[in-house]
Amino acid sequence: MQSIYHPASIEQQAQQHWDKSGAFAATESTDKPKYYCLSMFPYPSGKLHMGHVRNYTIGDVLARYHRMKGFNVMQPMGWDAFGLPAENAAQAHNVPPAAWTYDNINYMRRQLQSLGLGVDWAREVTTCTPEYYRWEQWLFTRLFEMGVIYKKTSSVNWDPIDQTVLANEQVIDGRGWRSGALVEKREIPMYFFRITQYADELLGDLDKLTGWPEQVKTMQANWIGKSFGVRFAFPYELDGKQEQLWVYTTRADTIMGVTFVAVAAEHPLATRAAQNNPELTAFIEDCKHGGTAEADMATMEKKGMSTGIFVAHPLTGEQVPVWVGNYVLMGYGEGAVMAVPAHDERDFGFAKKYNLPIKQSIAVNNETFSDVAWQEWYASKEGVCAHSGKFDGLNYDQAIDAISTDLAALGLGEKKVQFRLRDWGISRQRYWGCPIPIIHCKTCGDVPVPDDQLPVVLPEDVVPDGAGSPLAKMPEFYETTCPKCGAAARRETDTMDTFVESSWYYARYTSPGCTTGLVDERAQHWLPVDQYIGGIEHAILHLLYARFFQKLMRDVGVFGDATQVQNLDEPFKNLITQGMVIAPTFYREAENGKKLWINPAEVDVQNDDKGRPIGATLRADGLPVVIGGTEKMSKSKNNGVDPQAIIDEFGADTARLFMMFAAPPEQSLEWSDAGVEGSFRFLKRVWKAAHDHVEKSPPAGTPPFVKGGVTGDLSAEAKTLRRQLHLTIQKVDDDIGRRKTFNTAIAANMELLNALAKFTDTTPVGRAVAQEVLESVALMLNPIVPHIGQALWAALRPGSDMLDQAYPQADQAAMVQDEIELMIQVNGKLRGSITVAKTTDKATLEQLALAHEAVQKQLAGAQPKKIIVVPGRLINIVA
RNA sequence: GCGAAAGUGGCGGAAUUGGUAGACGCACUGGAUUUAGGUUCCAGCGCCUCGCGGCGUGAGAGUUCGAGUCUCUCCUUUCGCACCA
Repeated sequence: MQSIYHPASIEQQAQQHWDKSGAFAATESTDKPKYYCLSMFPYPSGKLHMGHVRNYTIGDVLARYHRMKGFNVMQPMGWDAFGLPAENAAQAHNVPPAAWTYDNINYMRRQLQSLGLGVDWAREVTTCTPEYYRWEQWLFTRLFEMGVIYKKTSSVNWDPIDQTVLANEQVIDGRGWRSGALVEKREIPMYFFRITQYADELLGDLDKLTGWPEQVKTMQANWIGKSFGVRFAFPYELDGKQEQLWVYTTRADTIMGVTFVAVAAEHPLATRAAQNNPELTAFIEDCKHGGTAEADMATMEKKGMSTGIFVAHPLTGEQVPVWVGNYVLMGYGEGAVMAVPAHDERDFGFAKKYNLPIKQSIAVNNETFSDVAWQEWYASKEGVCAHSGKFDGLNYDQAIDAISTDLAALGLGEKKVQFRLRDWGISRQRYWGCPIPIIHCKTCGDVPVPDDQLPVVLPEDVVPDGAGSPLAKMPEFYETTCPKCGAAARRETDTMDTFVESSWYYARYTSPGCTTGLVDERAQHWLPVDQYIGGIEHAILHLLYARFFQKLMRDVGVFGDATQVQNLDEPFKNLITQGMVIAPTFYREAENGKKLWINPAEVDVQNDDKGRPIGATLRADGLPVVIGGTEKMSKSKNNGVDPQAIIDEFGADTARLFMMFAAPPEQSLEWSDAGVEGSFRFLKRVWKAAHDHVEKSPPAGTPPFVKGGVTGDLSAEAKTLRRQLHLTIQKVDDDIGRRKTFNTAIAANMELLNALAKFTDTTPVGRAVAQEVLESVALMLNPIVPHIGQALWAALRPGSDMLDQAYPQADQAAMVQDEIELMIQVNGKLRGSITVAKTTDKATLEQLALAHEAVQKQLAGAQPKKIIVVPGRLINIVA
């Protein structure tokens, strides 16, 4: 065994060994329980970032741990390869998105492999290949025929200068990011997934996800947003015709306080009212400015204008004015809301601003509404109806019942369940995406592309110019014939939202190479995913869409018949949402006041003699730089640390160890160069401990391990070490397997190694205990640092392969102890401790505690009021 | 604005079921070895105090024999908000 830890050669050897032995090729064997471990696949942006390293290390630790626990493990990897950045890169470098993407994939695959992941690369999927998206198009046509996909118009961000649709990300402060033009909302036809049809199931099935973090389930439930309310109409007469203006509310109990109705700028009534009203036309035009993002809508200044139209209150017949409000969303509910300024804070502000009347219709404790300042109770559901005629005195539920009954009798409304969730628009006017498999025929309408014409292949040698979709300018792509009538027809040139590809890739991994369907019978072996790992930023959209797709695929029947998977409702049994990787920022201010961000790798930080940072300098010139905040690694703050540099300098094991040690998976992880060195130091110490042990093996040439394990009488020291060893095995098993707190698992191994370093028993039995400790440390750390694990095992057990080893088992007999230490408290404050036999009875414990010197001092002769004995922990004396 | 989290030494974090606050690591200090620097090893290290002791988990209240942990109010930070992935 080499005396120095050389990660480069150890890691290369280990990876070659794994490759050659095909250790991570997953087969559908049934002699072991299966474990499908899935990490969210990367977007091939160019090179690996720390978030990837963290994500895939967590996955690999769990995969390798379960392998050692006797599971048949499948861990795949692939590429979420369609997307906007490829189009931006294409424009910047004049290279087709396809070429850019494939280059990135090839580079990043090598990077991933250098991390030593136990991945079955034979299952790799790349979403931009026709082999993959063919089945997405196939599924699309089935869903289209089922009516789950439909067409309607929807609002997009339109850049009037570049003449193109912008993503929300491309709208900065209401302007296009390249042109700087004020962005407008524009209505265009799009295809939608009818996800609202599955809203109830998506909500209800959250209860089945016992292995998901509560916070994620809560966020999804709130996103779906099931509400119980009333949909009702305000009748009115316009141009001699009887019309109805429909609204939806969850506060029908306040209906008697309605003083106006607000409609969205896109509402037909607004359009109608603006016909002879230039001022209103201008206002509606003004409402079109700004992006479509909900956060923007919610934080912008609430503005409105009267339409001059009045509608009748459905219960009182009173005339109520209709206003256009820029805060009313056309896409949610009816695109119109009843306004009750007395009992809704937003309506209150609006009414005060525009001098609209405010009418109290709810009272809590008979209090009277005052319009001076907003009070919490105004919006309370705890109150009862007041100033509301026949409804006075009714509570929330009673009022809703009574009011909805009256509305129903008039034919003007009913109770209605509503969801906040909106249907999922998937049409994108972009090039680098999966073509939507629809042909537009003048006679037959929208016709799905038949199976024998799939896939609709996306041409790959195209460089987009940023002005509209290139496909719409390529007759060779869009000119086609109708599959139904054979007449000349036009192929759809929009592509799909890239969220679609990532909504079903987990299923495709089960059936690599399958050409007969989206998946084959192998899906039945592997699904559902046992453990899914990915960033918390995907807590809502991606995870909701993937859950939705599982239900769609189930209903289309892609999993075949007569299997348990046929009725599988949920794709991911257990979920870990990992936190972000953050790093310190450094900058210098340029003369124009702009901040020049400096990468942490180029900076030295100085500390005072207490360890507090007092300044930082740029290594290149030795001059000071400003220390900024600690923020998410990003290009804009130039605080990204390249994982490759860490792997090159310290090895993949150090990178993996640091990532797992610095924080538990769900928390954000702060990058620290010094911390990386600490992790490297630990691996060096493990290596040295094993080396010293093996090389001291007497006599020369005999195997270092002791056949038959630990036998015979142990010294007190050996007994203590062995006890700690087995407590550690138990703890680490629980930490990795149940709690998934890899940081504490590593800390426990560090403590164990520290104890071994102090161990002095050199007798054969003592040596056997030391061997047991070292072997166990190698096994326990192996999922986290598998390269060094492989090498350590080879040194400790010559001729044996780490790949074949099971996880160590804790020996309960080694954990028993006769004496325990109990803490002594007086009034809950720690005053001392006593060491007693484990079997000591309560009365004796109380006596011993009272006799304790510190207790005597605290009591000062007084009698204790009460003594609380917590077995095995403490004795608290209440004075 | 709405939804979800988080806040503990100089720093990252630990404390798993209401029961020893600060495990483990980093930084820092002192010492040994080596000495060109580094590496390695030993010891110390929450704050105040000479000491006894007191204080201490974002702030403020509450429940309890006992609260980092439970309840309420507030503050700050982070993530998501439907066309970034």
